[in-house]
Amino acid sequence: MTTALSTQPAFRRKSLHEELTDAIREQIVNGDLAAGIRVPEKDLCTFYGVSRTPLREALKVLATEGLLSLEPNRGAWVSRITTEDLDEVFPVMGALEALSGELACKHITDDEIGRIRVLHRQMVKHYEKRELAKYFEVNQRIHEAILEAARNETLAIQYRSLAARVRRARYVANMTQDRWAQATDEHEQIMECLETRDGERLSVVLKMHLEHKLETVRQWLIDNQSPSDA
Amino acid sequence: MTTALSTQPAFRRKSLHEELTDAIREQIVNGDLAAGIRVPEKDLCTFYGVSRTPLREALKVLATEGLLSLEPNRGAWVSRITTEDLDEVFPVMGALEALSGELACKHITDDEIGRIRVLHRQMVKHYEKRELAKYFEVNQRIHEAILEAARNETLAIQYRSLAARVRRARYVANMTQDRWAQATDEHEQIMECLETRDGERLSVVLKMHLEHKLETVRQWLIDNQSPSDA
DNA sequence: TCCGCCCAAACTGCATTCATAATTCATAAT
DNA sequence: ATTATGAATTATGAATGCAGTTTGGGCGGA
Repeated sequence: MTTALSTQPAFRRKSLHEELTDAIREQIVNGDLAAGIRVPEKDLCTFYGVSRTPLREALKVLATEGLLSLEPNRGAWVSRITTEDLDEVFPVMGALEALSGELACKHITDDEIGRIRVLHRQMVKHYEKRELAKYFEVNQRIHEAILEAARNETLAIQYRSLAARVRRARYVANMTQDRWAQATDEHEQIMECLETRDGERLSVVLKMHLEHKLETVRQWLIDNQSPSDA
Repeated sequence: MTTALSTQPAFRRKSLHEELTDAIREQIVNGDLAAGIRVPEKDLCTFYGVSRTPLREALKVLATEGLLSLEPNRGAWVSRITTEDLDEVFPVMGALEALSGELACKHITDDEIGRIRVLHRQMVKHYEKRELAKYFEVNQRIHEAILEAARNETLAIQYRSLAARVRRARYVANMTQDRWAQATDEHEQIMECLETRDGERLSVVLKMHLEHKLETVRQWLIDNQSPSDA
């Protein structure tokens, strides 16, 4: 068969439940839906203007991702983050991020390193200007770029799933000056490892980086968790 | 409130979609539903005697677990395992299992070590009698016991999810005598590490153990993948 | 005032129904 | 004979309806 059209990479439009999954996930991760609150199906239905069927499918998916908890006949809650959760999730993220560093050093191209270097410089500028939100955003893009360089989609999916669960806490955790300086320094080391393609060292640095981040977030959670919402 | 009964761990009966999820997952993992085949909703509905609504919810969950792939308006397929998949999944499992070894050595009790040792002896006997199926079963229970000893439910869930995806291949991959001997020897080392609580070494051994297993499964897949089902 | 009971309202679980897209098969044209 | 076209069939996407469970409030009794 020969036509005027070459083969397209098969663009498939998302189905409704998938769009809902993404939208609600977004709402949870960025805090629109606060941790711990009940999520009645009807409310979301009217909000999105859809029926319950695709919505319920989305809820099931988000529950397996750990962002919601479902109880039979009792509905859905936005999962609450406890310090116990953090203590569980961060080590796993550490293991995955260490692996991503190792693999990234094997596969990363000079071009990719260059782009990450650009991001890194941006991030340092945001640090110097104490622009926390922008710092976080670029920070996340750097980690995402390393994840992509690892060339392992399974790893990326697993990591992102865990990251989403703790992101709510990570965002808001405003760091002390010391901690911020330390984090920026660690990122300097991350850049060095990438440029020398020292995977072994990078995995160690990333693991430690996350351990420190855990401490920051952990402290924030202890300080800010109102005693009432247990 | 004080009654004669102490609080139970919240005895909730499963809802239909959850039971379906478990049942179909089982069907996929043990090969009842072969990799690559289409899974029409109607067929499963008549098989389980349920309507499409809860079934579809189950399919969505299994898709996020990676056991099914869904295409909008085109239905569900049992995910096919490729060598590329294995090359992605095994390193991630390796990282997770290494972590589980590390954590297990920190938290494991003497009692638990004793029980794993019993399992280990059973496994060695099955090896000596060349009882592959029984060997695999006990093998899996050992790894599961280590995972439990790690005291990290998030880690366990992630690991099991990945393990389920490749289990189909792992089961059938019959090992060479050499490979089998090597695996048994590695398990001997695993026992040593647990008994001495040498988490650092255990994580290395487990990672290597999985790397070797990848080679076995990989080879099997190459040999047995009919060229037609691409 | 406090506790338990009962009933109504609200919500979830599941089945059914309608709508729409994909597939199949027969037919026609080259 | 092969390919393309179009109608019929089948499967999936989404909305609606009904049954069963949970929740919350009012009422009566201790």
